[in-house]
Amino acid sequence: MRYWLMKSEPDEVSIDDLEARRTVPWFGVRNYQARNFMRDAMQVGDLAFFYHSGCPVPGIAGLCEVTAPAHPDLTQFDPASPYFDAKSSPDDPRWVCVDVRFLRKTRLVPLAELREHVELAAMPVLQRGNRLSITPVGEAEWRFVTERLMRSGS
DNA sequence: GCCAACGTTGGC
DNA sequence: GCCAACGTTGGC
Repeated sequence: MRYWLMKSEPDEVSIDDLEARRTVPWFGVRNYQARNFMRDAMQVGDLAFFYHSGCPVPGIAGLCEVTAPAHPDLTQFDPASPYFDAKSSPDDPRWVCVDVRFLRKTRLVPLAELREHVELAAMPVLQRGNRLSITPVGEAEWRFVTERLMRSGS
């Protein structure tokens, strides 16, 4: 069982959207490293921080769980989708996604707050220049955030 | 809107 | 294989 941090722009899929839909395919990843995490390392039952990016206060907004292993991301075949990839074919899909299930909302734990804790300093999401939309989280980091930072949260 | 950082593309 | 140009991400 592993832990992850998964970025989503709330304008596209927010934690409230995930709560309403219960389970969503993690479509739209177009970075090989992030894809490889989903394809090669993620397993059903893994837990993830649902992170809001590209918004006024970026940070962790909730928790979710991987419920389906990597499968082709159908948006790559849809010419109307912003994630369309003309170089990918159904015979040999380039992009995959896992499914994630809503677990719970938490209080928003801002990126700036995560940076305040030396216990979290090694998290990839905090590293300079990090842009990966999916990054691993260590068990100690997971426990620190869920047990120390979210305890009084909603 | 700016810009640092990084990934991808494509000419050579 | 190199690397310049370009595009994207995403915090601020």
